[in-house]
Amino acid sequence: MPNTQVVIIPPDADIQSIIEALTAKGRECGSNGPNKFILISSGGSSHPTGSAATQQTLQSKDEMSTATKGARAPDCQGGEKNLGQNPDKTVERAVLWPPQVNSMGGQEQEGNSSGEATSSGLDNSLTNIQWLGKMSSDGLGSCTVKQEMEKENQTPVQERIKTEEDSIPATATSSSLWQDSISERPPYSYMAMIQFAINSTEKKRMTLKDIYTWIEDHFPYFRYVAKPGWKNSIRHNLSLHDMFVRETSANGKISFWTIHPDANRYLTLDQVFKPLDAGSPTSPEYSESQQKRHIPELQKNTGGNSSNKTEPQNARRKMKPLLPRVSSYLVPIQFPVSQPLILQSSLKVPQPMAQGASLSGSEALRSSKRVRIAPKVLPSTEEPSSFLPTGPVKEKSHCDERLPPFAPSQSVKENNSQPGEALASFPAALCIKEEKEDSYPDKWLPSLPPVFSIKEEPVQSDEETGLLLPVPCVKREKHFKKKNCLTLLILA
Amino acid sequence: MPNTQVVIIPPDADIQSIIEALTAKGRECGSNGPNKFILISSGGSSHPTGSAATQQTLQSKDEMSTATKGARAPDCQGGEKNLGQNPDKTVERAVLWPPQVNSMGGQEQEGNSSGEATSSGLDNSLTNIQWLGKMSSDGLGSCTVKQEMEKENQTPVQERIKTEEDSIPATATSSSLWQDSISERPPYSYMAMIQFAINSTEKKRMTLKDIYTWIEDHFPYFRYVAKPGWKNSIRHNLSLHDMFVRETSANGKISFWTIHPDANRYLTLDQVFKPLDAGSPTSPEYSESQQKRHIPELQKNTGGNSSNKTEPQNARRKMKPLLPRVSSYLVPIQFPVSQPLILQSSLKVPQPMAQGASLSGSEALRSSKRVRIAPKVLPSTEEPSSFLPTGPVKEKSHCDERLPPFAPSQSVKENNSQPGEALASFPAALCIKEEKEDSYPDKWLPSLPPVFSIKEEPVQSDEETGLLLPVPCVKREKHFKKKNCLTLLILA
DNA sequence: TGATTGTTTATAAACACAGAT
DNA sequence: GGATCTGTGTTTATAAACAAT
Ligand SMILES: [Mg+2]
Ligand SMILES: [Mg+2]
Repeated sequence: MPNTQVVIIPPDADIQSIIEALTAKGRECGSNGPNKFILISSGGSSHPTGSAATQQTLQSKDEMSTATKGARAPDCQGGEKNLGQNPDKTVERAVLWPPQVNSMGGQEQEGNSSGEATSSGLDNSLTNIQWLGKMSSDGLGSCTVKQEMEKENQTPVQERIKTEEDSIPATATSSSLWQDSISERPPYSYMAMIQFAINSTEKKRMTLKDIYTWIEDHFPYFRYVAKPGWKNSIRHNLSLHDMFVRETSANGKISFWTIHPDANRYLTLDQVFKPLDAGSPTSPEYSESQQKRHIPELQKNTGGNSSNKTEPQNARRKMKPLLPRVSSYLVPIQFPVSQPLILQSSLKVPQPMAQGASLSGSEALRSSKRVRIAPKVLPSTEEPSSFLPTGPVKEKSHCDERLPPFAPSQSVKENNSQPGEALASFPAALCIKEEKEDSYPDKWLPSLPPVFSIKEEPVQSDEETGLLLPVPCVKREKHFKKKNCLTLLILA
Repeated sequence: MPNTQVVIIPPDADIQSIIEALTAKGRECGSNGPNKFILISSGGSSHPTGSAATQQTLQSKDEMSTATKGARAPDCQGGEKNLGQNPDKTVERAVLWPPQVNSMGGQEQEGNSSGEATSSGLDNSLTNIQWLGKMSSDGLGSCTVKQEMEKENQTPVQERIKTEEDSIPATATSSSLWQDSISERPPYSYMAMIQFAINSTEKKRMTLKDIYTWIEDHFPYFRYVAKPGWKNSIRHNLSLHDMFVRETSANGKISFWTIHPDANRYLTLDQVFKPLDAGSPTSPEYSESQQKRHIPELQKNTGGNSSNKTEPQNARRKMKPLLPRVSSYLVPIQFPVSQPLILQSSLKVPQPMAQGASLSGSEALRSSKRVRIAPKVLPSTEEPSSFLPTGPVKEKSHCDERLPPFAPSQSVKENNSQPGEALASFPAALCIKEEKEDSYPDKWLPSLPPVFSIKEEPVQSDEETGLLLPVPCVKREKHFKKKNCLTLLILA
């Protein structure tokens, strides 16, 4: 179906605004844009109805066969006990209208291929794309949605309509908001999203296919606009990072990806949202220190510096500038599962809080359609340890290296912007430490809280007759590379 | 100087063959090729003479300033004590004519920026580009040499003459041999080359700049034809791999890159050469099992498979197919420094031993000008451990995890080609083990032999008043990710 | 045989940071 | 002394080549 676009809307969406948005989009995209729209009302009962079915009409045969075969096929409750303590099973999987914020309370229940139960605790309450509210509104371009699937890494030079960074600097009309949910790439790294996915399940493990599906469900950008290579990147991240450990069911038939307990902060998508009641001065706007990140093209042409003959200006860059590094909303806070409910996770999401808020207009337009690189270590910091008074300290600091077992710790990328900004938004921010490669705590946060303990081997696995083995044989002595980042310790 | 190419020749090169080669090249490249040649005679005294000076004329101003400032500037013996036990200081730094094999015996003495002494032991005797003899002769394309320097990662879309993989399948004339030394990318990964570089020094440490220089000296491909981004890749590898540890001199002024002792196999360039006297049946040709690696383009168009609509055939790939994985010449054998001279390192190099020897002609042409990806783990296998009878074993194997401290061990990429091939070439190959993530020996090969011990702190450092600190504070308990590879243990 | 999954290498890029200019 | 540039270091993203299943 060429020129067709699927728009998923929440049931309570204002129909008038939808019409207006579609009209505006029509003007914006011109004759090249889609002229047929499939409107899907999200919400409702479990997932394989409506939206899922219609989504498949948009997927290529390639992708469809995959989906039908595995993850997205039938209701997939097969053998699932659903150990979740919350009986309320209001499922809301579909993409919400961007400005909307679902009112929480519902648990998510993915129809995953392996029949694994998703965690129904409080670390899993943020189901949908609320992160969009914090995205910049510079999402011009990117008119339509993925329409053909290439062979994964097959150089999708096709007529992927995603307008490239060629003829973009148009007028950033306000109409682009409605489609941000699919056109806007989420500000999280693959590593972060994988953690979100895995930690959304009860047993903190997930098959590759389910990771794909979870990410597509929560970040429709990947389902609709990203190039198929994003799955390659997922696999690459799983293999590359030590924190992701593959375990195999006893019969060796299913591979689950887990997060090494020493590295797992139990990051979940909703944790990246700061509660508004924290009374922090850090809400929407960003300081100039974060805007100083310069667009490389501008920077290069500034001084007539030497040795840059013939300025290859045709360079088609693909990367967007990084998001502001330490902006607190990018910092998922880990609340140890052992002390839940410290703050109701992600109730009121700070509304617009556009990422490029204080960027100059030209800059915002400039960086429009490159692939954003998610901020550095931010969510996963595989080995935070020890800590240190305040501010970015340069050399190693004489600090004890053993943390109180489950003190909520948070890693923040170090930069020279007000450390107080990030700190102020949390109950009791204690120390920041630049964790270079010093402080080699052999086992950081030695073991995991019994709650949600990952390797509860005695607990008979529901669908697979339990008894998982880490693909090799996890000796549980893994050491994780320390990253250059600040660790923000919240002790209260 | 457009249309100019530097050709470095050994002093004993046959002038007649040079003329013929240049003439043949002229025919091969046509009017697009270089029409001016700078012939540089290599060899001779220490390095900043002749070749180095002329090399600079080829470098851009940008690069020149750098070079002049640091590494390649004056003789740079500043403060160097030259602790090498071998008084013979015959320096041979320049590139040799490809088929030539220097007759060993000379030690290399880099004019490195930090004034570090290069190792003059036997693990450093292979100075130049003897690896070329084992490269495939499919190096068509790549007519000329780097002529302008971009800003490192500045998308060198310039008129870098390196003929791309567009109009290549010409006749693989035999004339390309003469320039292989610079046009042919070495078959080693960046990780391997970095190890070669670092291990070529006496103290097993090297500054970044010296690593650049060492690689350029020994693999002129990087000096002359590689895109400037190769230095980015070097830095990327240094950071990425845990085995590379940065240490800082006491005053904090100089950063040295070292190899973590638990991971260092003391690989050197000459070790990748198998002595011919080992009486192995593995010499030049490869079994068909290694040729089965298919060219992707061919593979894609074979079966009229489904779901591949609109075949984006314009895909400009940049990667060459991998080299044969376990071909023994790619497997640098580590000979523990404590038992040197087990075999005279790299005397007679197996001459042609073209990598693509048994490839069909069309295939060899096809894969001509993409960037070759070096075989997987091969040289560095950051944590080999335990072992196992023979052949590729699937699941974990009950094997003891502690190795005899300095038994020469070698990691080989596991594949299903005759394990005996690689084994036969070594004195007593004992066991092969697929080292998945099992067998987590806390400290594999616990400490290092006193000989060439890296952290001889009491030994007053020559130029820097010694006392190095690993940039953070190395606790020496690093664990290295085990790769999926076979460990070949040579116990004899 | 073909697709999926997993591992590893290569390359580009964004950015932090320190020292030099 | 401050702004700027450059080299170095770290991290993320993407493509690719394979291997194994
Ligand atoms: Mg992993
Ligand atoms: Mg490193």
